[in-house]
Amino acid sequence: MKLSPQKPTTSELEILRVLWTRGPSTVREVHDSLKETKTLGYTTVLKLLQIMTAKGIVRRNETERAHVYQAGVPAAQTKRQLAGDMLQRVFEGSASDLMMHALAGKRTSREEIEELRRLLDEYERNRR
Amino acid sequence: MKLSPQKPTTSELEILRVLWTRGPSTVREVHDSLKETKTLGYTTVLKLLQIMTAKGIVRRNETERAHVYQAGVPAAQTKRQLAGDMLQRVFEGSASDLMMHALAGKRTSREEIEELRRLLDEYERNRR
DNA sequence: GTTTAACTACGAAGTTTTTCGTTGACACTA
DNA sequence: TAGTGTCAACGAAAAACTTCGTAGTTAAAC
Repeated sequence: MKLSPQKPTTSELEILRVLWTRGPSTVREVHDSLKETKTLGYTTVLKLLQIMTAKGIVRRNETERAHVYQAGVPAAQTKRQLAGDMLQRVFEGSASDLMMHALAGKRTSREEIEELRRLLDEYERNRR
Repeated sequence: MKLSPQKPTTSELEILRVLWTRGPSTVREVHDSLKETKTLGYTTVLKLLQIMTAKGIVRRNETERAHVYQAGVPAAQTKRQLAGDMLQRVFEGSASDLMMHALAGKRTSREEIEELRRLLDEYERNRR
């Protein structure tokens, strides 16, 4: 039986996001990418990736001198986990409650609302 | 200028949830309530409430021997904050992405979907 | 061939969060 | 009034997370 994957921490998530969008990357690449938005030492990123490797949430290819890391969990799975976790912990499982508060915090375009409607239609179609 | 309220930690949130549903409560009451779902020492709960008081996220009435605590932040505000934060951090601001992954994790009743639709209608009405 | 640059590994310090034991005050009760 | 139970305060340990410096290796450049 496989353990349910643990939630990534905040900084681990930041790194995962880079790996998800960039694909397999070296420490340097991840670091450069993160540098856009925040200041973080190179070895800090390295250490994080090492920890994440130990935890199994990223995989490492060591054939090159600069090791190449890639996400070991699909983005969708992690997102599902995080959203589901918050759904339970904060909104007692009520999706409408979640959506209400998520929308309350930002202005949402007509297009986004349409998209949400489409999502519901589709979800309902597949549900039965 | 008022500081933006900081995010409650995981355990602080658990306590807030008790206070939101029970209303003003003593440490004992909060502890009993939490005991339903998890094991946590009495003094642990006390300490947490003291810390939260210091942070200003709960308020304390000391007139009785057993101090009475109440949430210092409205549930809606905290929920908005948490949902908004995750929306940005995990879903790059896409509400439909958030909703999709939240729904993916659980079976959702027809009623809930209807409720979600109502919510969208209402949101759109108020938006313009 | 020596210097310089790019890397990994490792340890450890710093921070934040969680948890609880101990102490002393107070109040109820036998 | 001695004993028992409830309570807040406090300190501090434990755990989880974040950050980085240093050392040592390999490769490239001079």
